[in-house]
Amino acid sequence: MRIGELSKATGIPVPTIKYYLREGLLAPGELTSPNQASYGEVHIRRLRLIRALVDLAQVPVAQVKEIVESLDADDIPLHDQIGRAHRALTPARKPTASPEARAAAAVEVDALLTRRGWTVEPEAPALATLIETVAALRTLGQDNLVAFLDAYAEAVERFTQLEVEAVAAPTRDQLAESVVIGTILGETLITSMRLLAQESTSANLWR
Amino acid sequence: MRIGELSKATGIPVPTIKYYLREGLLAPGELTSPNQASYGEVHIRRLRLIRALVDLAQVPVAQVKEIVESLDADDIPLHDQIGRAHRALTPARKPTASPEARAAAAVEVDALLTRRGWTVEPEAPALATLIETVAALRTLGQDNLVAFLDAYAEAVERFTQLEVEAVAAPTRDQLAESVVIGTILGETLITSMRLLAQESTSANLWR
DNA sequence: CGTTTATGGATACTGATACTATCCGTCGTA
DNA sequence: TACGACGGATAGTATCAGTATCCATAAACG
Repeated sequence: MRIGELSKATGIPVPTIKYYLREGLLAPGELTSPNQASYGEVHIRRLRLIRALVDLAQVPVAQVKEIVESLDADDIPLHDQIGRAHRALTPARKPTASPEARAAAAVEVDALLTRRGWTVEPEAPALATLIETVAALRTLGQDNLVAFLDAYAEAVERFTQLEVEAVAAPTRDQLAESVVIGTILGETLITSMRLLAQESTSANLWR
Repeated sequence: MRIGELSKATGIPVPTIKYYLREGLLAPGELTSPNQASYGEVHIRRLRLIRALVDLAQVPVAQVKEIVESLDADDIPLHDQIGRAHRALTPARKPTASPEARAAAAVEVDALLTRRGWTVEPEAPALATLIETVAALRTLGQDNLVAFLDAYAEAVERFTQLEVEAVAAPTRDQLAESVVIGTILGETLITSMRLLAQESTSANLWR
């Protein structure tokens, strides 16, 4: 398959495919001559993944690169592969909260993790985001929401349990891909469902 | 309070505040003379909200504008206010799936909504995203995840229920603000918690 | 009372991101 | 053997989220 056919097969313009190649999101095709390469099913598959992440899940291209790199690094433990993908998914956010608010939130979050028995490394980027969010909620006067942290955590555990049950991939490669897709598209799924459920509830309560 | 003090009170640089004023995210201060304005508590509060949405929840500035506009439009029903905010939160996504895949997913999602008894308008942007996501999951070969749609929906209902319980605001204005903050920061909360729960689970299973 | 600093308002510039477009020399096919 | 497609490189574009600069005026300080 040449690049034109790859483009037709995926609906992605040739210049965009070239861009993904340049950025290292897509492995180069096998060169059959100095200026002729051939692409296969793998490339179609990968492009579909890229598009889902970029268009649907709005993951920045640089992050998609890290994610596919972690997928291709099948020589490291699965847990580390997932860790790499997780790191790519949590953007570095400018600190919003005051140091005091953050410190208080950190204590609170720490207690939550202990209660739930979640063992995470202290440098996990998602941890910083959670702390920052709790601090922001308090600063914005939404203490009532913070009071439900444990209930939130319980519902979140349900998702994670579902996703573990859902991954039933035959090979190690496919397992990793399954987990990563589940993590990312699962979030889009949850977000859109949540909006719909809210709309329905809001219609019942306030209209 | 003048703009310099506002800047000091919030930690936001003066040029950035001016930018938010230009973009209409922040109401202008009361003019005491042709080139002197005074700002109050409302402005501090609003800036904190803007920063939480922009920095923490990564909502684009244009969308934040629509959200604060919907908050200020307290002359329309609460349900419509929330609808406006919801619309601002669902970015227009380029269609990813093939027409056939989308049509199949649409049927599936429709059945789900009926089963759950969710009543949403057919033009809800989140609906399109959900359909697109289901189609993408199928195209990417993640049918096993799609099989858990109902379980996902159930867990999502749990969140919505929590959030309804959590909003206990005295006034109509504060109710709207509470719902909007809950919707947006609640998502950041869920996302970061989910990542942490996954990391913990992944450590237990695969390390 | 004069000088320095801050302010509101307008306009211009910047850096990052995600593509698009163009060019060039080569290659495969008709 | 002509002609469009290709690989590879470089340059250009649009959008976004601020920053920076300028101006005339107002406030604060000595």
